[in-house]
Amino acid sequence: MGSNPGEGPTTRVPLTRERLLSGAIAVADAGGLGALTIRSLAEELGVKPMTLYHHVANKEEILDGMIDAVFGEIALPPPDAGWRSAIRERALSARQVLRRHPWAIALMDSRRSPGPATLRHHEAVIATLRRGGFPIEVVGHAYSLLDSYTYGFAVQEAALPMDADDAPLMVEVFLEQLDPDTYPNLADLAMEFASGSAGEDVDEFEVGLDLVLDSLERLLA
Amino acid sequence: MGSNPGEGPTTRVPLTRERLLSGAIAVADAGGLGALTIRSLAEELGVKPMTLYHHVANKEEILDGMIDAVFGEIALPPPDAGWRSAIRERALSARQVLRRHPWAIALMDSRRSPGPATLRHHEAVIATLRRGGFPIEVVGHAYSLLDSYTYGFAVQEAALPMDADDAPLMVEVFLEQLDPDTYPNLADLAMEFASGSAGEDVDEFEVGLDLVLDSLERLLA
DNA sequence: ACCTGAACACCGTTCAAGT
DNA sequence: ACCTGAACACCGTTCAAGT
Repeated sequence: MGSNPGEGPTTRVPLTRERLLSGAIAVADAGGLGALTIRSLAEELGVKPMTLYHHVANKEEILDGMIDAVFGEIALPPPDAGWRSAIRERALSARQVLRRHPWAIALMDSRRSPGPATLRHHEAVIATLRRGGFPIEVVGHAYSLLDSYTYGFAVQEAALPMDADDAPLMVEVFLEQLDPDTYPNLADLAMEFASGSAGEDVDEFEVGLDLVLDSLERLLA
Repeated sequence: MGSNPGEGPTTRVPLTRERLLSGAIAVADAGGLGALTIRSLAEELGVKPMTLYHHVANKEEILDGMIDAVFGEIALPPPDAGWRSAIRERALSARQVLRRHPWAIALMDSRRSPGPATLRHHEAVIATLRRGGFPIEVVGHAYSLLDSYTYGFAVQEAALPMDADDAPLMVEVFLEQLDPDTYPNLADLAMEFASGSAGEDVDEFEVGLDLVLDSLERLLA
């Protein structure tokens, strides 16, 4: 005990706040937020549960850190592009990141203290919009619309099966359980999805995003 | 013990699934999802924890039931109105309901089996859009955009302080902690909110909603 | 039929120690 | 400085009983 038998010096790597957070994200990615406990995280990190409390005050602080790390993964709007393509790229990145970490959405509405990566991100987006010509009074409306759409899309996407490959199968199962007499329109829409998704080349997120961007562009004129 | 001393026959009311669910919603409304445990719910209902398992299989089933009850609270689009005002009213209702039950958003992305109220609701919205002239291929895009915006707005609203009255104070506290040299644009936007919110008469949700509805209207033409 | 007490395997967290 | 064992007050859930 304590003599580290048969293991390389890799286990000597001291625990840091950063390693703790990326471990927590890995656990949540793999098994959802419910799988993330102090005990499971300690196991993942090869350490005893109580050790974690030397790097964070409590579990809340871990959740705050995870959210800030997720924001850090979202690509900042490229500063050299026009506002529309810069904002578009940033929204696509946000959507990909939220798809990778679906647990983050449920966390977002309970976290109240934004971390440095979150602030840096907001700063960059606001700067992009202003550079694009949006007056400060309009920037708030534009950002609210953009992020509401992005987060809301992620919420709905997280409620569906992970892989897009499974989608046709899911729709079929759904259709079988659905009574087309009580829900005729719902059944029609599901059928449309089932038949259309074969040759589906457009991403649903981009369809709505481009409508939102159109709205913003019209706000500028 | 067991002789029900000094209490009226009100305690005789038998527990039903419905009473169980509205009790669960009351507990979550008051203290958040974290306050809802089998034990706290039993206490709220004046019953012992194990009694609940005679009406639901497990806690998951309670959460599913709560979500369906929340959907049931959202007003269906009035059938006699034009599609735009009908959809607008329904979106406003959804937003109010989600504001009343902020915990519902975090639940939505994990629930996978829609209840009857949820299905009935979707059916009515889809019917309204089709009656308004949207081709079936477009209804999916329209509904996705509408609900993404609505849910996402609710997510962001839930991350803020409950009362709109506290908002100016919050912004001020936020501004004090924010370094205006590293986050100049963020600071500007916060200042704009602080000064503008005094004479603020428009609801931010409606600003974005009307832009979304404009987009949909243009899709029809 | 409807309710329950006691018990099980879990949680997050504290405290007093170990190196 | 960094880590930990044992304990505390909680969780959801099972099981075998009580009326």
